[in-house]
Amino acid sequence: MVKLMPTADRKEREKVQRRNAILDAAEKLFFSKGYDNVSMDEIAKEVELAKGTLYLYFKNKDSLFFAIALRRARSVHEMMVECAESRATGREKSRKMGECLFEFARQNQDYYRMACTVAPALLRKADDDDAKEVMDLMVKDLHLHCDALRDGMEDGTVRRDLNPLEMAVYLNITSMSIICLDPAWKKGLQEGGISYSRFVKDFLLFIGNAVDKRPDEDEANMT
Amino acid sequence: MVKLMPTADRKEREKVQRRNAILDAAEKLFFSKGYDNVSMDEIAKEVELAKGTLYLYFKNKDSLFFAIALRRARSVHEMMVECAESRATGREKSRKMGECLFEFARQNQDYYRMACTVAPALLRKADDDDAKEVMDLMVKDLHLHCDALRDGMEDGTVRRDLNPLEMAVYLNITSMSIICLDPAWKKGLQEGGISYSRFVKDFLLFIGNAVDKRPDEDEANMT
Amino acid sequence: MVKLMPTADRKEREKVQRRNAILDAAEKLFFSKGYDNVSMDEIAKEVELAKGTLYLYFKNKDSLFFAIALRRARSVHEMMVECAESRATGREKSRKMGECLFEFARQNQDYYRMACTVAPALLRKADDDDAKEVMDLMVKDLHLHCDALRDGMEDGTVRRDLNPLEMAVYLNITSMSIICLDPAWKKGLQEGGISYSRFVKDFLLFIGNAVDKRPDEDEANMT
Amino acid sequence: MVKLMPTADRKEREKVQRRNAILDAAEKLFFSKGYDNVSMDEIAKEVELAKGTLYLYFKNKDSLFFAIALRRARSVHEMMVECAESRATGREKSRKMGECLFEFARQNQDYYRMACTVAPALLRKADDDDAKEVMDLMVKDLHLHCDALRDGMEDGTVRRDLNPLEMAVYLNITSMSIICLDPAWKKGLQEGGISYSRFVKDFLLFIGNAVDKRPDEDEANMT
DNA sequence: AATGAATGAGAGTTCATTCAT
DNA sequence: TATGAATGAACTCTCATTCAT
Repeated sequence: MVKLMPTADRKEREKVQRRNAILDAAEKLFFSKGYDNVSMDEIAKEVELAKGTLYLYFKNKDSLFFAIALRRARSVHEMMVECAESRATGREKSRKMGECLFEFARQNQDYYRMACTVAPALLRKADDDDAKEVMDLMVKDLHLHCDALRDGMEDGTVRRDLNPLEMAVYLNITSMSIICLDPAWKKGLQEGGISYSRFVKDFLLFIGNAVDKRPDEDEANMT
Repeated sequence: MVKLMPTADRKEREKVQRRNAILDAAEKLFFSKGYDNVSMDEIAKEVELAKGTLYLYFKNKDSLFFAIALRRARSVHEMMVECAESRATGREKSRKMGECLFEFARQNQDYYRMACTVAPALLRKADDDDAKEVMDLMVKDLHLHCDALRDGMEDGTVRRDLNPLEMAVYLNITSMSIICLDPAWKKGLQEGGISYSRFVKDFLLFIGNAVDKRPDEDEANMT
Repeated sequence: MVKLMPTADRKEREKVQRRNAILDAAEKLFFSKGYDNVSMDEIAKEVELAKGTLYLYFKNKDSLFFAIALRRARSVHEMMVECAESRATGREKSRKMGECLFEFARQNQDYYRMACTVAPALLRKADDDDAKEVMDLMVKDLHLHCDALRDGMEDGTVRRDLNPLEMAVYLNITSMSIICLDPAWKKGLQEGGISYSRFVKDFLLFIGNAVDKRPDEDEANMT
Repeated sequence: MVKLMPTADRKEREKVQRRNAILDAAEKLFFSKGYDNVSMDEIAKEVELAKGTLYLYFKNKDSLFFAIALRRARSVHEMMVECAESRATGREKSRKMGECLFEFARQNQDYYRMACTVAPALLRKADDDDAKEVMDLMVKDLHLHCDALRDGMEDGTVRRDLNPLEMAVYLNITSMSIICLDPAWKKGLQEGGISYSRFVKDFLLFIGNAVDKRPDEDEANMT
């Protein structure tokens, strides 16, 4: 016999599929309408399951949210690990990480828009295992980025006057802020005739200068 | 008689005071619990007024929020105007603006935390005069910053390879992102032994490089 | 001195005028929107008085309604008395009463529409002097009509096989029912190409037959 | 197995029963206190269900009302169809319709009292399927009555000087008006020693004359 | 006499969660 | 496992009425 308990296996697989279907539906709705404006009823209708069924898979609405966040965080983490393992200068690794993160955020804009707005409020009260894991993964990602920058400082491709951990945070948060662009700024750009895609592209140029080692840099100022 | 209708004056003053008391109470609660998690009942209890009274001063919960936002936006705008009118190089004016904005945000952290998360959702549906004024003020602030950067480009204190409007947006949003720091990053910094205040101070160093004109800058690349 | 206390007089006059202004405003609003859908606030705004002032003139919203009803009932009563005092056959007097009532209702359609719908509900709980007087006047009107019909029976112009009091009620209520025409019937008539004014005119023809003494009437059947 | 899915059947039945229980409770309360004076809370208490449960069966308070009206309108319509299909002269069919309608209204007095007062106001704003069906049924009933009268005109049992559609409306509304008898008239009758049941019986005598073809009728006046 | 700010009970409605089937 | 009817607390908002000025 190749498989032990094939029936149990199939059931297990189905369960995972169902769980993912719920996450997909919830994601879609949360993204487009915002966490507070989506009801469990709507999610149930979207997955074509009964409302009660959702509670077999998730303790409550909050933990459904964290499960979504966890799925995303894992994807990001995989990418970050890949960047970290590439053979390149520290600066290159950091740049790749920034671009990855940024690209991912761009392709998951709705998610980030929601995550930025809901996560902090929920995390405050969160006593949820998934929530904790999300945080752990993010902290790990941060350290990967930090390590890359430290490498860059050593190989001379990254400025040395700032603490690499701080820089990692700066880079992460500024990348993110492009995504959740305030409507007011959006309007301002529009009136100035600047498209969002150009705005995004130029951002890498802008922020790049904040990381690069400058030829004239005073090496005495290191932290 | 020195004053005409001193009674009416006093009443008017009291009304304004009451209105502000409501705004204060609502602010405090919104900040600590998030817009959606605060009920009008709670706000009423906090100001020690009846719930119905709130509706004498504000059409509904949304417009109460916008009134809070407007109060803040006006403060910021005053500061921005002051920075814009100062005699200094463009780079200096921009730096001042960043610092002002930043300092204000630091002193109003809770507000920004909430504003970042709620405002976009509300503004989407907003048909509110205050909401419009908030947006207008922000757009005006953006242009002030943009003008400062343009000045800097002319006087040689600001890099010329980026559009000043874009740069103004970059600076505004990255400054803000420091405030609404994701709990995960906060944790990462803490574990790395970096205090928030140091993190904040160093940020100006970090972002500064993204603005300064570099000695080696290729002047041909202008936008 | 011709007048005693002329100032008091003027004040009294003003008070009555103010009271009537309130009644006018309330009437207008009640008519167009229905009793329950009009707030004291709206009425106050309409008369350009403060809300509290209304309570100086009327104990509460209910009694404001009854005061309106009383004003109307008095007008009707005057007309009824006039009809009763005219020199004519009983049939003629009854017809005049019907026409008066009807014409009045037509000119005060909105009032009747509302009166029909609200009065019963309010009267049920009413412990109001005005409400009582309204009822008394209506009962008096009923007796005037009844007397006219009795005259008609004696002078041979009205059928004798029905109790005059009953007939008086029949005539009063059927006249009224034309006014508060159910939307469904209105639609039916419209689809049949019959205008409301024609419908109204023909009604007198219709109901007339129910009152007239018929040439073949069996006189033995009297009540 | 005789039935497919007997459980589903039973559930379906129970759902219908519950729905009807809600309608019964709401009817009872609306009738005795008037639509605007009954809260959803009270209705819930009356059926011994939670308030929220009502909203599983009815979209909102208005549509609960219309569902009540529809139930009634369907009963009436069935009776009207039966009358229309009976073999009899036009006059007889019309009389039967009047009596049926009247008897029904008598047995459902409270309903009619409420329907008369609330329906018009609600129907004005109604965007409700049930509301539409109620109206349609009433219009159908009207045409049945109209057809009966037209038959009567042809077979010589109904006066010919009035349009049959108008007459149908007259008969419907005057029948109804007996039901929603104004408290004032009730009092008047009572004081005159006339019982309500006698009043009702005599009404058919009264209104009959308005329909019958009279021996002396001028046939030239037809519409 | 007139004001209008303040009240607070109560309205209709929504929704996360539970539980019998 | 899956259901979906039922719950009931919580929500935003309204409004007749009161009362200090």
